[in-house]
Amino acid sequence: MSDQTIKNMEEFAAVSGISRPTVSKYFHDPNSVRVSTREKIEKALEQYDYRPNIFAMNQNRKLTKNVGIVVPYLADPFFAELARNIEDRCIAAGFRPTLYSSHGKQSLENDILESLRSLKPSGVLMAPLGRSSDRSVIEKFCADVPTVLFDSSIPDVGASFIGSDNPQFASLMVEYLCRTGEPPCFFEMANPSNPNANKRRQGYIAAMERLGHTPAIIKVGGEGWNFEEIGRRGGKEALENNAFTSNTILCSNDRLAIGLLAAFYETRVRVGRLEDCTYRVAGQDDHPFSRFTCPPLTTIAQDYEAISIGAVDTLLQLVEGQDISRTVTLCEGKLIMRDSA
Amino acid sequence: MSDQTIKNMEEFAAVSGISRPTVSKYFHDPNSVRVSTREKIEKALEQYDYRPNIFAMNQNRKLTKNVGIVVPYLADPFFAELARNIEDRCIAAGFRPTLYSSHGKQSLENDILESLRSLKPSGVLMAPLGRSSDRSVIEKFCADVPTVLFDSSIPDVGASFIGSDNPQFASLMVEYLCRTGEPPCFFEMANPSNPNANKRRQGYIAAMERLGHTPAIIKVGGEGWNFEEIGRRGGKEALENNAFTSNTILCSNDRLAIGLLAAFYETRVRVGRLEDCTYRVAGQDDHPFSRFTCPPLTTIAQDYEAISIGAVDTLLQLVEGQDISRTVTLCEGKLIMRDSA
DNA sequence: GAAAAAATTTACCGCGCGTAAAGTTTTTGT
DNA sequence: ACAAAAACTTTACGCGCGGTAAATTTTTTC
Repeated sequence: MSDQTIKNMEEFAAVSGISRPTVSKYFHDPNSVRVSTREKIEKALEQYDYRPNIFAMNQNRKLTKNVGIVVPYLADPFFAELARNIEDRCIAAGFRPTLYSSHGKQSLENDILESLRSLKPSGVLMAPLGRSSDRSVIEKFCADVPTVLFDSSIPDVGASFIGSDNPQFASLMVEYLCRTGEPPCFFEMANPSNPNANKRRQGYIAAMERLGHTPAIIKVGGEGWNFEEIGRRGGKEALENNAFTSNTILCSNDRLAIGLLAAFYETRVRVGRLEDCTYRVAGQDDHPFSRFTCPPLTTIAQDYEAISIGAVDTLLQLVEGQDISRTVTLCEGKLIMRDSA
Repeated sequence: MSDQTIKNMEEFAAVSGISRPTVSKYFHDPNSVRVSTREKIEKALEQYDYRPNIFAMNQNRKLTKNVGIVVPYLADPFFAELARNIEDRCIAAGFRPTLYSSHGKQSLENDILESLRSLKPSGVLMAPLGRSSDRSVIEKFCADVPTVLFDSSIPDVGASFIGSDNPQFASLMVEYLCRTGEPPCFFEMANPSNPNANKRRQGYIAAMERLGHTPAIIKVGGEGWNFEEIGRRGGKEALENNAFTSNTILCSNDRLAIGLLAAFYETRVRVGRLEDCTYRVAGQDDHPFSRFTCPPLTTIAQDYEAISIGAVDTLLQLVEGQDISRTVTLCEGKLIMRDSA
């Protein structure tokens, strides 16, 4: 490694004995130059440790190698995991992903899109806030930048959508619960911020009716993204008011279920499928922590892999100019049987 | 809003009736121009929706407005929360934070620093992996870019460090536990990836000896960042082998405690400070989920606020050229009494 | 109302790289 | 071995903005 410092591509081209345009071509795609010249460049690269100025590179390029990843709430390990998967795949595909979290706030979501615009990303992968998203802002953004939505759908917005088949989630769980015990009631937030919640409720109702049972829904108040606390408080109230119409409770999502389990524990009500338990509780998502609740939570696993692979693949197709029509992909969930139901 | 599209500052200057250099000045500091011209520019800004090309801006500037935030493992809600705090503060200070997660891997941590270099950030806030960090790489990076380390210290590396007073954490908890019941044994990973673990162990030992008790440490095997599972498996084994020398267990961190609680639940051992409980369990960190464990976890709260404020403030001072000597700030923890101990 | 101070304009160069066109060298195929 | 194709080099220009010095205008000061 020489100590001479290389300022720009011009100088680097000089020391490697290759012309600057060819060097430029090399950095664009190492396989686009002759092997002999590639070797020369790479030999120089080892000696001089030069790398192209990323700002100068992106200045004239219409499509940068940047990719934006936007999730609604990164402090939710579910999104953190998903983001991690997606990030890895983007890097593997030769892109530079940048991760953003809307922190549950519409204003931040809008700001992120604004700032993303100026990064000229070749594409964006976005899980919108949902109910509290500013539809028109997202719509405009998607019109300008190839964007794949995931997790939460916004009808007709984005180049494509990939998420979970939420009605199937609820249906799968209802069938299991009915097969093994009392038909469940449904526990959810009164004003869910996530549109998936509605589809899960509908899936629950449909499955119950199909099996000849009467649906029963317990709604709990509360705003924001602190689902566990909402589930805990709501669960306690529901218990006090005898609001649970069944000994089996299907929660709209795992985080709500985690809170509910805490409420049951507090009130010394035992949960599980054993004989000495008075309630069964099930969740949906297979949240990273649901393995460690007490009892471990029976739930429906989201297909992280399928969603992340699907989202990134779709975006790559878009970026490579394949003008595909808007597709909606829904991934099936898998029943994860643990001790809570 | 006019539909005419503005390509560059030249054109924008034209439509706003101001010369380009003055417009440039405005974008750097709106208060550096006369109010009348500022109004003109802002009026045009509303009409034409122009924003300077960020790549062209950063090309000639040595210090951009970029700030990097690096955490070791974003799927850990503790780091997600911390990152969220720090992000907000950076934005408030007029910077553009970019969030990176090393995902527990040294290679990724190194890659992130590489890629951060080319972003020419004016500063970086970094929580290193710890034991598995490549010290020399981080050291070199810190020599080139103003970097404030947080959470995990690497001795003498970085412009400053801010984290928790880990010995104080353990000490505080030991005192409380001894005051209210049996002196605790200490539950930790055999090869903790985080250097804080060592300081907590030392703090535990010191506090025990100061109070006239004999320290007892239970080490469990396991690699990686899946602490809950390590705690659960290790806890079960320890229970089977009668390894717990006390009915009170202080865990090295909350995630380990969460796993341990799951192990206890599985084996139907009741945990808490009530009479019918056989064990007491305490954690350290006040992990976002520890409020919802069964029973809710007694723990020591990290001072998220103080750490994020301190880290960002220190970095801002550095960036603004104040050549301060390396400082080490340790934030005290607060006892959070819940039901587990 | 003139002098001083401040803000703006004009004019020009530099940054590091992308890219296109035209000419040169090397490789490929028969 | 030779022509065609492919890869490379040279030349030249543009991208959008930063920065500066000198000239000009506007505002402030007394």
